[in-house]
Amino acid sequence: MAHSHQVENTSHMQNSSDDVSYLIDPLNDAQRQAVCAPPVNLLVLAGAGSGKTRVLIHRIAWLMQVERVSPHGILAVTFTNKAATEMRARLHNLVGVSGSRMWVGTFHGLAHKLLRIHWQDAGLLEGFQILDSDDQLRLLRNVMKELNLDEKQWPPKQAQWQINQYKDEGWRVQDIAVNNDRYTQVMCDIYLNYQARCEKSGLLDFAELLLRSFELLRDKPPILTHYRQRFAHILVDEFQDTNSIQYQWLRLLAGDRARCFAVGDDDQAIYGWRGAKVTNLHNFQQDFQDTQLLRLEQNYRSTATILEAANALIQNNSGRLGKHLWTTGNEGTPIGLYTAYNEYDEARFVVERIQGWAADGGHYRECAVLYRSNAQSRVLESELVQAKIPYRVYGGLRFFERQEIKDALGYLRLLANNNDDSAFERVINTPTRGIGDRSVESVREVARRGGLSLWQAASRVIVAGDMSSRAANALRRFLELILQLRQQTAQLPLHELTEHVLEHSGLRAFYKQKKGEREQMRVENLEELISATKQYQDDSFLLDGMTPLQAFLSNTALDTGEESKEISEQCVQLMTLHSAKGLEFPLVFLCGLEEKLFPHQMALQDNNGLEEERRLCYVGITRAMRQLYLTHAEVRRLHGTENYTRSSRFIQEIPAELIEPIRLRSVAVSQPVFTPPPIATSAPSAASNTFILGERVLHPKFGEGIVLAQEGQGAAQRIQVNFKGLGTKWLVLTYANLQKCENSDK
DNA sequence: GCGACATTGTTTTTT
DNA sequence: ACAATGTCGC
Repeated sequence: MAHSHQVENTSHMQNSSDDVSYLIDPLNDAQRQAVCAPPVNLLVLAGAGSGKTRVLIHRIAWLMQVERVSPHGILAVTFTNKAATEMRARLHNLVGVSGSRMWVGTFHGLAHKLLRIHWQDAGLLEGFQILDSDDQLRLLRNVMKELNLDEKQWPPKQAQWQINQYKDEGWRVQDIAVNNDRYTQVMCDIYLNYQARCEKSGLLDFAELLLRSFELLRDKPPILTHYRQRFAHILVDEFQDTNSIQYQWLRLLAGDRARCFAVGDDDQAIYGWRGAKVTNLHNFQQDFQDTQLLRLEQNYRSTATILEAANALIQNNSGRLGKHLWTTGNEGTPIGLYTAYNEYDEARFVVERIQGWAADGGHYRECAVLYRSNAQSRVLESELVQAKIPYRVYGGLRFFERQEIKDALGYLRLLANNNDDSAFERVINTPTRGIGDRSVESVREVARRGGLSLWQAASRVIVAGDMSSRAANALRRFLELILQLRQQTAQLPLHELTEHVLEHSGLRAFYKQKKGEREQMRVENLEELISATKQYQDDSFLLDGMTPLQAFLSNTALDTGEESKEISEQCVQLMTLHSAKGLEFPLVFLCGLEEKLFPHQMALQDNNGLEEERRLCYVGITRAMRQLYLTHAEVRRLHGTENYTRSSRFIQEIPAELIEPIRLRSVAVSQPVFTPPPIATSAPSAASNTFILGERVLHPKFGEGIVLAQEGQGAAQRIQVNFKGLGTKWLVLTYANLQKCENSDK
């Protein structure tokens, strides 16, 4: 995390509690103002590297030690488990164990906690479980199939996005204005049916956790009153990332009694695309009475050069609360700008500089290579491999999202709750046991008609006997297997239970018998799952009468499990700009600074998108402590075709005097043999019919669009255009009657 | 139920 | 280009 290098001063821990110098001495003026502020609502605009987490921690300690607030009365909210864990750990370091009664967690984790405690008031089943987005999509697919919706016309992914969007806004079906709009009608229909399925099976998706706990507080005044009286202080990290429902939840919980301490940075708001509302931060001062606004602008991370670049860049955005990062540190070295011929050349440059860094005594782990999209890691990786430099790519499949792990969890979930349809579907024929689609489909049909869970429907189908005896037998054996597993494991501790289930469900054998490295890996992961359950033996941290199994399942859904991974070893760190937020590295490369890649094509349509890209760039720049390199390639292969690129506008937005262009090495690297885009020679009309990729065009019917690709020659020449609001279409050029757009960006 | 071929759509990610 | 689905035949 950002400040893990700053070791909290714990030497004063044993001091009499009225000596709080250890709390305030390590702080600068602005930080101290925030930490020691009287109990009012406070919005702390914390720039990158300004000690935001430290302020948050010290504020909590201050509240406890000076304001004499009981930990019981404090609620601290973060977005990620990583941040919550770090906060707990640092708090522990600073003030000892007294934080155990404090509520510290993610929005989802805290909402979950509320719902476990008040499951009856929230109208939930006692053993409810959490659906991850994979499960959610699966369930939605089924619901949509029942509604006879064509997957082509109504992509389940989109329905998932839309329903989550509704929930993130705090809307139930009755809150949605349908207005005779077919799309909205269908979405509401799906929402309604999907929700009914979830209720019946005792399943909550992520957005539902937030919405449900919001509704719980809203609709049960005694409960709301209780928590309002309890939580006198609410502290929120990364406030710019809150979405509507999270904000509503906070406001409801705070009422007008609690004091809210919000820390955030509107310049680092990079999650607008998933529903985060920077306006929450902008409106904070109006919505929370007498808010005091503080700025943390002194930066302890980067050189003055890097900060100046960041400041200059972000000034191109509008509607900022405004902030100017500064440092008392060195000017540092200029920002290196390398113009590569292509992406391989770019990667070679990065590798070369990393080798140089290592040769000067630097560590690989101090180097980070950041990029806009995951696809870019490929080339970088191959060059790193060639250079025999160890690296680690962040992001990618998380432990609990792996197929084999989800299979195993499916069995465990079914043991915990027969009516968990999502789990039932997952494991009914994994490993294959002769229950094919036809059988499952008829079970679904019975479930749907009778308003039953799949488990109940399956039992009924077997009894009814209107299924081939072979299929019915297989089905019965499956139900018996689950019942048997439950019986056999009832008294076992969780890790033995898991072991037993893996063995007797046949899941382990299923993966073991397959040959291949992937399958080998899967078996190992299954073993790792068992060891992950081991810490659930003691019931010390079990919540409100949950069984260890239930607790474990909830936890796996809410915690990605990737955090435990040993931190970074001796590896170069490869990651997207998004995953780099909150981290820092002595040496940083920002790669692929090209128009349409960064800023990304998809974000170029509107100004909001562009400003978010700029903030992303700002985040990238401010990750660097000592040395920053920007790179871009003149030619880049993207989606299979080579493209001539234009350098990113963000490069131009950084003052030239901070940048040192790096000359092409004199060594004969495959020098650009500039081959101009081929001009079609066959058709005489080709010249006027040639469109440049990325060019704006006008179609008489479809309106304005952007050229994505071309193929074919002469009469067969086709062109792919992305039309505003209509998506992409292939057009035969001779019929399309396309015009070049007036204010084309070329 | 599984392997071979075709089709498709390609930002970013947490919970 | 490439991976991740979907479809078909056995």
